[in-house]
Amino acid sequence: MDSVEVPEVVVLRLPLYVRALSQLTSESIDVVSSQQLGSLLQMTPAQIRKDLSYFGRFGKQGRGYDVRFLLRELQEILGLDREWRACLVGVGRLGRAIINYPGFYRENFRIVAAFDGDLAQVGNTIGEFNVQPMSELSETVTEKHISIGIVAVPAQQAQSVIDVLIENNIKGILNYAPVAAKVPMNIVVRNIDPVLSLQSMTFYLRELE
Amino acid sequence: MDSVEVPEVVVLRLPLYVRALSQLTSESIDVVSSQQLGSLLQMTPAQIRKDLSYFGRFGKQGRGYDVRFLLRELQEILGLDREWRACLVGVGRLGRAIINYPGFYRENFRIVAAFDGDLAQVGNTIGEFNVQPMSELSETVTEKHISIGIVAVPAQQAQSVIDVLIENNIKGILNYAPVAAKVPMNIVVRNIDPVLSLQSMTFYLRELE
DNA sequence: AATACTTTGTGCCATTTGCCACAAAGTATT
DNA sequence: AATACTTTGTGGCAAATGGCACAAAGTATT
Repeated sequence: MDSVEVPEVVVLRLPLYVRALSQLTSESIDVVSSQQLGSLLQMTPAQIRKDLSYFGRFGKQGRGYDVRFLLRELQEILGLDREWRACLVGVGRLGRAIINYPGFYRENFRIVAAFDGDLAQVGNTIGEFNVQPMSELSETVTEKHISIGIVAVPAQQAQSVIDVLIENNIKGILNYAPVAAKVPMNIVVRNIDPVLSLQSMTFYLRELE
Repeated sequence: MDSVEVPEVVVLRLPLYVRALSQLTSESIDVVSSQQLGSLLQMTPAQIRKDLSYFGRFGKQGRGYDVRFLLRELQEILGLDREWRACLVGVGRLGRAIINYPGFYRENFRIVAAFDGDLAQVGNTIGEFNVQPMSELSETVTEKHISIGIVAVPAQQAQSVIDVLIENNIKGILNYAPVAAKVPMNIVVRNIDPVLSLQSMTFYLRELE
């Protein structure tokens, strides 16, 4: 089970395991079974074992998984054993909140540049950044080795911003704009959209009132 | 095809249709085919038709769907033809950003109260809210007819906040804390976690460098 | 050292999900 | 009114996903 393509659902779950294992590490727990991990993450032990089996054999029968070892392995698999640099596009209210959010930094994601298409924003200082015009994106992405673009512009401008990012060799996009981005197959997009989440939630709440 | 349980994946996609249809409405487009909708949303026409078929027959052969009609139908199905009231728990940096985010209001989700477990925050004014202590949650939830809780507290406190919300009759939770919430089956949870999104993205970026 | 547990990794099946393809029913064109 | 399109709704298959259950391999107990 090695040359088989890893299903995307599995990849989406790996970060959950990483997080749970980090948690366990900080609680000085050395060994964990798929059973325990499952009850922590609210999933079946079998699923955890199956997921892990796509990447190797990390456990010990009768014992479970060495927490630190498995954590490091998963971090390496996901590419989390290094720093990732991102640029932010759009420094409105949302963009500013993103810049100030400490969660990215804590997990080794660094926002190292901020852009805005609105020239009125350009030159402003936000946190420790000088807001740059989109025209400088190309140069800055190369110079600062940026591989991820965070899009926090209004819906209307999102697609064109995404196009520019892709033209400039950005391979991953974290999209906060409420649009279905059109991108080539080799580009990875993740959408963050709390409104969509609420709108599907209400389907279930509706029946309860 | 009526008494069949609607798959959750389908429910998760309905808001996408709602959004696309709103978009079309604002462009004064009256009729749309599953083909067109599909190319807008990057999905197959067959999937859209199948999804809609769980709820009824909304289209016209040879023509497509009446945009306004389908929009209204879907909004009703999702319970979006009314206002939903939510409370925020946690008024740190993230919580403040959430309060100031205009996207909820625009889609008829109203944050009508803000709580914090930290008494140093209680009494502060944020936007138009007085930050209330958790002890007032019960009363306020009833008085203001709140059915959704938005959790924006640190990971450590998230589960206990969620427990309190559920005790007080909250049925839906929008969870920004990086934890797998443990909730009874009848509670709907939606997680917002940009870090997880990035951590699964890097799996694919890793191979490109 | 023998017996009783525990837990992994995985073969295999059940369930879920996605979508092809086509009849039916409409519209447009001649 | 006849012919050529267009598009829906859905039966049914194909692919993806989830998880049971068991052999194998370890640990703990007697």
